[in-house]
Amino acid sequence: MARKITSQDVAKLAGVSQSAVSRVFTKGASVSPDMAERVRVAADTLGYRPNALARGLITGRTRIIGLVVAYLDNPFYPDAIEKLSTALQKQGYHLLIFTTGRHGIDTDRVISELLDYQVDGIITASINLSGKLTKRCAAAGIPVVLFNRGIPGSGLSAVTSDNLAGGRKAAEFLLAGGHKRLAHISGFRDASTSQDRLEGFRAALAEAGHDVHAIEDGKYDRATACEAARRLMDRPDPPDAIFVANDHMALAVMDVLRFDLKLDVPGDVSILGYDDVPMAAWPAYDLTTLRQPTRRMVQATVEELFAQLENPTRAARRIEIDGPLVVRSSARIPQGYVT
Amino acid sequence: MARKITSQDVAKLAGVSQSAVSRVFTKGASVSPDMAERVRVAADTLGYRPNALARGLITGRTRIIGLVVAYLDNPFYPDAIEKLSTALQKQGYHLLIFTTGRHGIDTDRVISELLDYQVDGIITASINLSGKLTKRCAAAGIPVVLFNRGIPGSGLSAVTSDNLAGGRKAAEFLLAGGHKRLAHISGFRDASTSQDRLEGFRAALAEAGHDVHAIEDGKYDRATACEAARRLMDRPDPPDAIFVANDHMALAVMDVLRFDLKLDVPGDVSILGYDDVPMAAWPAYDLTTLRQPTRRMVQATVEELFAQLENPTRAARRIEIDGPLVVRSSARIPQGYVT
DNA sequence: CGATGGCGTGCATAGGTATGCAAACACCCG
DNA sequence: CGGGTGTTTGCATACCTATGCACGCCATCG
Repeated sequence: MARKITSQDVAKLAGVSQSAVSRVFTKGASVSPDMAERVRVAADTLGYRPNALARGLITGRTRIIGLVVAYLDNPFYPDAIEKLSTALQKQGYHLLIFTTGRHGIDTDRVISELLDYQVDGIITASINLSGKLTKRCAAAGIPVVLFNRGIPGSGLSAVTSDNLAGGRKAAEFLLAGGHKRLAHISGFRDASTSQDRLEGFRAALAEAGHDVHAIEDGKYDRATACEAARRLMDRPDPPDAIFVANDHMALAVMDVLRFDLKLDVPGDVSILGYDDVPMAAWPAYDLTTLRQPTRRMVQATVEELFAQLENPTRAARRIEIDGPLVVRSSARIPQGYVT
Repeated sequence: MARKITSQDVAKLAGVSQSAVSRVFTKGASVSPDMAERVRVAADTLGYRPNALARGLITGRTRIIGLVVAYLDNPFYPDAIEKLSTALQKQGYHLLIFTTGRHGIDTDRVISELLDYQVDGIITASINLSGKLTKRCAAAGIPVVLFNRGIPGSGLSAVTSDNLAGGRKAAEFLLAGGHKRLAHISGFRDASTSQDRLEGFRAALAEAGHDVHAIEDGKYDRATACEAARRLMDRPDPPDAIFVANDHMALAVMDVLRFDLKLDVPGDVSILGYDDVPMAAWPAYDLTTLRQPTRRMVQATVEELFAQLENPTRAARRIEIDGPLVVRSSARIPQGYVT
């Protein structure tokens, strides 16, 4: 294993000073074309590349963004992460990734480790942050953007879809379809996404003089959602439509209804999901769902993060991106319905 | 934004030298209990944590592992990444993640950037590495482990399932089921996983006096696999069984057969997948498939990586982990078949 | 032709930590 | 009481790069 090649080595070979080498690799620095050329040649023959650590130590910018995510079994997240990573790479930034597991017990420890690496910013997905952590990040001047979760009163920027509107659209579509007993399977009780989707759903039902027929806790988990579905259908007055807080659970619910309880979807029960993950479009499910516009959400997240990097005093923003109802065949289509 | 807190600040407050502070946070260093206590207190009141960058600059160890992955739409990878991340975090390592996109054109650039960050090691998933890059990593003394792909002759360690054996098992199971025209939809032509699965399949067929009835290129891509399936069934002599190179494509093929061509699976055609992703177990598909034991593969990958870190001169290993055939209902079950 | 300004370059230092070395100290045994 | 052994501690330096400062050079302008 050869010794590491440093800017000193390049400088010696090119017959210039170390600063010169540094300047050639720092865009915006003043260098004569002549010297730039010589340094480039020397660097190439030695295979030199600037040490990002040393650079980060001095500039205070690592070009690393910390990403904290609880779990990846909901395909919405891998999709978002891939887009996020691509968008950041395009700007010369990279993702240091941390998983907390479903329980998210040690989120604080995880973020501490993230801070150790002097990340320039943090993106969290499906994660609740403690107030203490929030303060630590603020004290360190590190911007935080919450992806697909808001924490009211935290003073943190958050990017979500318009969950309230989504919940409303769900209710309106199901009501228009003539359903009478509209149930809901929620996500995490303490997740803003889940709360807002339910709240919008409830509000629209209330305006039409309805109540939410029944609510079960699905915890954004497949197995839990399956049980929730069974409990709902076990009732003396089972629902004729279920709005499920995300697609990942909705697909599970469809499986239970069809294969376990031998029910017809949407003949016996209509199912509505949330996210529009790729699988929702697969013909085996053909799930009617509310689209979360991943691309635009990712773009907004990145933009917000960079905006905060440039202007640390910038006020936190709550960005809600509206997504359409994607009508497929898992929920009864109202007569005369037009997109 | 408060100035960063350094070991100097802690030293001053505790009335000791900076080296003392460093030693308290470096395990294995000799410190008196008395001093350790005073430093700890001072550090806590100031909220000090060692700067991982500076530490990495000096020790030459960043505790960062670079992960390069092409795409995340195949759910096998998110699953593996989550396990990988958890396993590494347990050892105090973290993942810097890079995506190359399906075309993987600029893999070289991506790995260069990875090296800039002085990562301690690199894991690649579903990626082919150029020989030039391999040499660069070797020269920098950075161990590389290929996950779910081997590159013969590259001198790199690789962890895969036993793809040859898997291919054989697929053939044997389908032959035992009485199938006569056994087709294959492959992954990437230049991916060892795809080649080996086909090779094992072909070999077992040959031993039974059969040929592979037809081969189509699926490129590990859903849309491409759908077209491949249609082409296969368009033939004058369509296959009565298809071994698909991974589950992600196999599910697509099942969708095409059932919903597009109105065929029965396995009544008209048997389908066999590879991976055993979570969705393969969902009742809507209930896919018979060859399991890749993710947990053990991840464990082996991490162990191999650490082994190389400790002993840089260690020879590269090719680790193949055998996985069982998981029999479900997408392929005809041979009479009298017992697990 | 002298003054002014802008550009290109090197020197020296900073950024935060780990560690070899030597000094200080304690302790034990003969 | 002296020498040897072992443990703590501080000093100084190294890791690698970016950048403020000063200097020299050339061009430009009045």
